[in-house]
Amino acid sequence: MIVADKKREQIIDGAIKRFIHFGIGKTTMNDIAEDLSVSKPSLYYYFPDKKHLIIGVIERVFHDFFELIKKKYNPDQPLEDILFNTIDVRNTFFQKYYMLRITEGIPDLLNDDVIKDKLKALKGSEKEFFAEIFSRAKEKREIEHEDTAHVAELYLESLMGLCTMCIMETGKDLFPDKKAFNRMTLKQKNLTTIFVRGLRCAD
Amino acid sequence: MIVADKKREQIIDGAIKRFIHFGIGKTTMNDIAEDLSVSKPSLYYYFPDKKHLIIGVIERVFHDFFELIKKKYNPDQPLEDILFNTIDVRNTFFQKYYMLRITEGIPDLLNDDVIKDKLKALKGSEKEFFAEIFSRAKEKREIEHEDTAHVAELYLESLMGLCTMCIMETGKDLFPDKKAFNRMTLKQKNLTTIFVRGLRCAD
DNA sequence: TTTTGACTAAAATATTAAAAAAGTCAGAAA
DNA sequence: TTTCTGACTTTTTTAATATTTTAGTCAAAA
Repeated sequence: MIVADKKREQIIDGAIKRFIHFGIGKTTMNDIAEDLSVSKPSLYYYFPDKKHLIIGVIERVFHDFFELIKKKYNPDQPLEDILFNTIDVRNTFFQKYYMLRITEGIPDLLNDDVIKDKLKALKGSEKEFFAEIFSRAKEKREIEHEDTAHVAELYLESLMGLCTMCIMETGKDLFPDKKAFNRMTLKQKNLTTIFVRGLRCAD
Repeated sequence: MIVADKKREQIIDGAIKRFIHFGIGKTTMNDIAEDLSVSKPSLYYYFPDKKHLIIGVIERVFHDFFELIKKKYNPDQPLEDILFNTIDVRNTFFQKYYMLRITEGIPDLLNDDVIKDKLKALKGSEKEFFAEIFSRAKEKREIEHEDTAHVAELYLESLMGLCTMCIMETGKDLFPDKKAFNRMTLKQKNLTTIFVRGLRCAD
């Protein structure tokens, strides 16, 4: 049982390596099998199909992301510092796993209901995490705003929006270079500063 | 001279009608010519090629946009009201000309340098307009923040980011429905409220 | 229970032919 | 001289097809 899970994780490891290097679309099940020196049917013993292997990869990346983001979270810090840290973790992951770009990969991978639901759920988890950050800041009287869940969603979406704008500026499928990447991070932090300040004043 | 310009504008009118209805990609020069009951070479008398006709359309849409946005601008209003108005105008235009979607239309229309520069310049004009709004609010002591140009850029990009998030949520090429559209507008306004409040407090 | 070689079915890719659209030009109309 | 057109050429898209690649299966071995 534990051995089986271990093997499963190894396959996911191998898949991630290939995906990062060549993208999901240009990675075949054979590629992954060869990298791991096993046969293709072995892969299909652990995953019903390629889609579920991709889901496994997504789950893994997000799991690691949440792990790190929670590890770095210290409720005693000022809200702005907490959010700055989170932005850094977010963007580190974004940079590391940019090549995964679920958007492209396979023709309509993003249109698949199972994957859409998965991503939605994970995005929901992130929202919840941010809602907790804002809630605690409210308890500490750092901010004054009723609906922390709503504020968290707005904030997170604004961050993601700035990220998307950066990608579009760079040109869809090119990797944003160091400079553009840093510019984006700076914008996110500048927005954070103003945003947090805006939450401090009472309604 | 004036007559020639008039004809040019008529061609742009016709092109816009077609573009809105069928999209840029599925509109041919013949379609536009037929609509106007003229021959195709007539079009080429006023525009060197299709690209420049498209540029004419873009210039026209943005011209009308700036016209209206400036008309509605009343510096005596509170900053938040001004921004709310601008959001409404922005989104009305977005909705009206959504079908233009330069992004798709022709294979790599957005990769064309001339069009990219044009859009960049127009985006720059919008930035300047927002910078002026923030500058005047600063003069009126409504906000306290040094670099109004920088703040304007950050604000505008955040708005556009939220818009892009909405489009991606809806599913790339479907038209965002009334509900999603209103949700987006609301998010933009909520962000505006917090943003403006954040600018009020001193650094 | 886990793994594999040899297989089939489905999908992506390359090739080519046909159609449609962009763009040109000599000359007519205003 | 300026504006416009019918008839044309060239370039791009699209459609059809053959070819290759890849996903996924299965009986049997480890």
